[in-house]
Amino acid sequence: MPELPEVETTRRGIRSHVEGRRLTGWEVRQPQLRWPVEVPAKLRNARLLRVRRRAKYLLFEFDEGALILHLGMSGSLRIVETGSPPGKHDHVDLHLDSGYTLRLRDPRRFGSLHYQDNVAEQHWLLARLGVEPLEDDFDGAYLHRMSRKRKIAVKSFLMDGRVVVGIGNIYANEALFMAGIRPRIAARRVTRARYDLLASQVKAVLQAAIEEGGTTLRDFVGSDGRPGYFRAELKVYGRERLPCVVCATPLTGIRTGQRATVYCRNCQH
DNA sequence: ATAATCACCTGCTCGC
DNA sequence: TGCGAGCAGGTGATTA
Repeated sequence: MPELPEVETTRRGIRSHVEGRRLTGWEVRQPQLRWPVEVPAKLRNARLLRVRRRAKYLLFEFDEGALILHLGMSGSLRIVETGSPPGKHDHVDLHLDSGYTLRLRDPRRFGSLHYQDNVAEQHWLLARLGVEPLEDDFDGAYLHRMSRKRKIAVKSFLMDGRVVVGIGNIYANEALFMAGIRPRIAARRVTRARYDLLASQVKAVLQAAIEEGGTTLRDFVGSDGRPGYFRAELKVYGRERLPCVVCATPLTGIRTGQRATVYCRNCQH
C-alpha cells in the first residue's frame, strides 16, 4: 500500500533514470485501471523534464504537460530493459531513449494514469487537495483551525485529503499513537496544544519512513521495484492484541470509518 | 455542509 | 485439497 513515503521513495529511485530522457513510445496492455489510462499521442518523442510528487501522485513533467500517476493500493514502478517480457500485471510501459523502460505493475488496478496540459496541479484530481504534511504550512494551528466544526473522528480527519494529503491508514495510526491521541475523539474536541504535537509527530513519522526507504531502497533497475514498507518501525499498525511497545498493554483493534484502527488504551487519551 | 457508505480490483488468509 | 467468504485499502462518487 504505497503511502506518501513509499511514493517519495519511488520518485527518488526512478528520477535519475527518467529525467532528461525522451519518451520514444509506450504500450498500454491494460487500459482499465481506476480510470481509463491516458497517454496522448503528442507525447511521442517529448522530453521528460522532471519527476515531482504531489500528495501520492507522481507528476512526470514534459514541455507542454504532465503525466499524472497514482499507484493506488498495489502499484509499483521499475526500470527494465526495453523489450523484457512483461508479467501478468505489468499494465503500462513507457519506453525511454536510454534503452530502458519505465514499467507500471498494479495487480489490483486501483492506480491511475492521466494527462494534463500545462500545469499538472490544474488537473481535477489535484485541484482540491489539502496541504503537504512535510511543508511548513502544515502545523498544529492549521489542524486546529480546520477542525473546529468537524465532528468526525480525529483519525478520519487526519486522513481527509482535502485537509492534508498523503496520510493513509498506516501512518495515521502511527502518528496518533506517537501523539498519545485516541483515534475516535471528535476532531473539534482536540486542543491546539495536542494538534501541535500531532502535526510534529506526523512530520516525524513520515520523515523517518522516507529516510528508511532511502536506506533500504532497492535498486529500481531489474529489481521488483518495491521500496521497503517501514514494517519494522511500526508501533501499532498491524499489532492489535500485541503488547504496546511503551507500556506492554495489549493494543486495541477497532474500526473507524471502515478502516482498521489500532491504539493503546493506556497511552492514548 | 458534513458524514457515512459504496464501489472499484486482486491476492491472500481463513474456516469448513 | 478445494472453495467460498472475508479482508485489505486510496479515494472519488453516491447517499443520507
